[in-house]
Amino acid sequence: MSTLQPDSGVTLWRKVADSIEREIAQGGYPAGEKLPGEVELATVHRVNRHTVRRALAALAERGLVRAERGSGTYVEPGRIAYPLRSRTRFSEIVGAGGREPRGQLLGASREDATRELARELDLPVGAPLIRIDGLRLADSAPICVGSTWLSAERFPDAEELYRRFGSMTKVLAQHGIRDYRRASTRITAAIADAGDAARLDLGIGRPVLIVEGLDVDGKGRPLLALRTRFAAERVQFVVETE
Amino acid sequence: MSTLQPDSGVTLWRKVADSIEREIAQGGYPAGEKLPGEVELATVHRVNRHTVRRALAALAERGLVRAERGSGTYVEPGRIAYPLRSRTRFSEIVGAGGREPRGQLLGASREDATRELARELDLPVGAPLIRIDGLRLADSAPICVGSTWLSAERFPDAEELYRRFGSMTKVLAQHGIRDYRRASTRITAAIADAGDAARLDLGIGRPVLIVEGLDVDGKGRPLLALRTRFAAERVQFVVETE
DNA sequence: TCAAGTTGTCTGTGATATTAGACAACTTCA
DNA sequence: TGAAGTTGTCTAATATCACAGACAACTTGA
Repeated sequence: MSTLQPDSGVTLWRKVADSIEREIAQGGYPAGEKLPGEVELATVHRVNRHTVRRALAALAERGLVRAERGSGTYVEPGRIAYPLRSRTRFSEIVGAGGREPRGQLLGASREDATRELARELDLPVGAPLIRIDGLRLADSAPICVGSTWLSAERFPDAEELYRRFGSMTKVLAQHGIRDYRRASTRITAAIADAGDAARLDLGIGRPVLIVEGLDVDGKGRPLLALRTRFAAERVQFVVETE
Repeated sequence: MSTLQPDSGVTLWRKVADSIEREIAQGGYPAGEKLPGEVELATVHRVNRHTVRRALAALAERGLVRAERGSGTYVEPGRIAYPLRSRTRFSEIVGAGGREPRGQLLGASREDATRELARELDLPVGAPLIRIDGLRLADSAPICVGSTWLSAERFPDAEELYRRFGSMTKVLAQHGIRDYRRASTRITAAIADAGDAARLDLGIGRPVLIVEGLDVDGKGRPLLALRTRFAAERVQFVVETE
């Protein structure tokens, strides 16, 4: 008889990875927490340190943990579930996850409408626009960086208002626009370039989600055009199909 | 960068085994059906024949399939879920699974009560007993073989009645006992000996489940003592704890 | 009886998994 | 600044996985 112990058919490192993932999921190591060192994990799981490293590499690949040389391996916060509905605001989404939403103005400038922006905003090509660049964070983790364009003629004080209130919703409210919604959202992905990497605190080569959105008022007239780049490892878009 | 393709950590043969098991579970191959040959399975799964063999060996180890040299590999019928309650009858259990329950009388004899049987049946040591040996099948698959002892003084015509009706329930009914139940069930396991192997159509060395049971009447008085050996690969006891 | 088709077993080869040890590179903290 | 602790990288040896080919042993059906 062959009598071979019927191996589970799962490699050892995978078992270790699953075990660690289970511990994280059960709250054994909260987000941001440092995992035990590789040597300790190896002894605990009765396995070679290299096998632990393979397991951690797999978890890191999926964004569950992050290794910091010389310091330790840390549990990453779970990805923010980012529902793509017509009326969800960044602050609501992040707040719903029990995290503190923050915004940071990176800069503002005046630009003339390119053909594409003009088409989106239903303005003539070359129309004056205000461009506002901002960074958004959940607690201290950068989530996305992006630009918003709006008509300089209709909202001449947009930059000043945004600096004052730190919220595009309030900028529009100052102009009597109480309701606006997302009309269209297009999503693609790319690899973080040096700029993304710096502002989103990402490694170069990590994926970013690119969102092109258009917000409109209650009557469907275009208000804002957006180009936003999300750190893919910190966010997960949820599309609700009906 | 290491850039190692993040392997799933599951061996190829295990993936193939899971795939075949899924097909069986989804009814692609009904019980008793012959699977495609190893060569065909290998080409279908784009894998070496030896890898398929490893997968089939794992499934055979779990009793899902059975390989017959020179002929093919066949899907084993799923194990009968055999609930251990106080009032379940073999025929009901098998019938509930959509299979045809059958019984076969192997023999009957008179014995004197051993100390153990006497204690169970609440009779004096050496009291005359009738022993009935029977084989039970689901469709044509032997499920269990066992002996039943009952008092020869109380049920002198038990053998004749059992031959006539083929059912212990009806033997008791002829004596006015309309209700009886299982008072205790003890379970252990052993390896099939030559006798088991022959009568249960098992390979020698395969496991058998050994059940020692005592049936009592409505007032708790012992009626039957049973020793039954089940083909473990065809049955699965279900104990309902409350 | 024979041929075709099947599973069982053997040998061999290359890739991967796992272990082991050593050292480099880096962070943290006293 | 230095020591301790951490992750990153390298070499090496062994075991298992997966592939490949050949043949034996057996069943089935003409």
